[in-house]
Amino acid sequence: MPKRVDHAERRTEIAKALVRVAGRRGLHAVGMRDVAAEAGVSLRLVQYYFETKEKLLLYGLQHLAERFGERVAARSRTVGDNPGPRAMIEALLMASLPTDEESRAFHLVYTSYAVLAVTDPALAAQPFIRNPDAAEDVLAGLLRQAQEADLVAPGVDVQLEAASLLAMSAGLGTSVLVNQRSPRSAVAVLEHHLNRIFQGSDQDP
Amino acid sequence: MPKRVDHAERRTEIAKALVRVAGRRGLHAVGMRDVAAEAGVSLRLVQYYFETKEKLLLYGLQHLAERFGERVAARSRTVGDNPGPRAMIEALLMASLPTDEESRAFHLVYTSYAVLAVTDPALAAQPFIRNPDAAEDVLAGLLRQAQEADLVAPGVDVQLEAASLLAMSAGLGTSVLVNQRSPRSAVAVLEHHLNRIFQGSDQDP
DNA sequence: ACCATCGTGGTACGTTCGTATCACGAAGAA
DNA sequence: TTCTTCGTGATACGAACGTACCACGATGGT
Repeated sequence: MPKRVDHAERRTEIAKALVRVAGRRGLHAVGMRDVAAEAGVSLRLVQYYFETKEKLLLYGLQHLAERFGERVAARSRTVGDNPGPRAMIEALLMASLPTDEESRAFHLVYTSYAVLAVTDPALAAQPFIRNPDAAEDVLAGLLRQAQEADLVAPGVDVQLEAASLLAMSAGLGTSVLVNQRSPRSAVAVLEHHLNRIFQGSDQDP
Repeated sequence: MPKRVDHAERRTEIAKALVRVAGRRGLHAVGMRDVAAEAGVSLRLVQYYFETKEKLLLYGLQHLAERFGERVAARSRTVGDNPGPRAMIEALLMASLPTDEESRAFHLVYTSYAVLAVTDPALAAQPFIRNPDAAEDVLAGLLRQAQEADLVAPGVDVQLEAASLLAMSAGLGTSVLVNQRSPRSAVAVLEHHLNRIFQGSDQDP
């Protein structure tokens, strides 16, 4: 039975198990045995594909970042074929809000990694630090695009507004995560600022 | 030597040690023995004053919230005797940004607690969930006060702007914490939005 | 057909953690 | 004084963790 196995696929499956159990019980409470059980494999196998726990965590973070990218892309595709910049921005921001159970787990694990990264140099060096910067540039690009289409006033500082929206989204996301704020009200706050930036363009039916 | 001892004082000192070491190495890496060593007492004493680790964490969170209140109060007092609402709001927002080493530790530990609270019911029930709500009301009150003094346009939704500023502050704080954004630029973003809300009033020398 | 290697299981080891137990000196109450 | 309670130390215990070790069946190369 034990043929040659695709390592990458196996590693991904285990990483997915890691994210699942971390989303359920918190990353701090996850051990290798838990990951093994969740993935339905033996402890030895987790050791085999990731020699050490640190490597497992690192790979888990990578996997999480990838999944986030896919999530945003999927949400973007939902808004239609030729969405305006605003619809695209909305999709991007809403995708990073912990609305359903999956994205809640997502936010939780991501925040856990962020906390770990403050004290763990190996994690701090990961691209997870570079990704949000890229997101800010993308958002700023969309805003500039909207500006050139006269949807946004020329005086608006797009880079700064992009940073603001992202920071707000992150802050609101955390509030939603700890059940301090409802997803609905978080969306309302973001919509308000989009309305402000896209002055003159109104859209809530 | 062993006279009667003020329990509250002792507990506070131990809680301070907990926060210190958690700020240095991350809350996840803190054990009772570390706290004992940091406080300069024996492990037994930590056990004696807090029977269980959970109680220690709970008390630590309380202590942290209190210190945050004092921190904000102190920062408010700095702005002078009769500060305008804007100066007060600035003090409040800047106080919750991780600028110096102390407030960095502060943010880190606070965020760690937030992550734990998602999966730990005992922590989730703590006032730490209620505090930010109060902060939002205070901020909204200050904005309304400014509105009545004609420093803020009448059309502004103060509650919503308060929520926005707080969310932004939290999000920016995290960015600063993971060295993804400089404190200076975080301050700039906040200042921008204060300038927007306090339209017409300018103040940076 | 043989052998090296791969995938896998089981299990043991050393450490660390939170907690519990035993012991004892000092101080206030009687 | 005598005794009870308080504060403190040292140490032990059981569990859980990450990791290492050993064994073995299956497979592919030669």
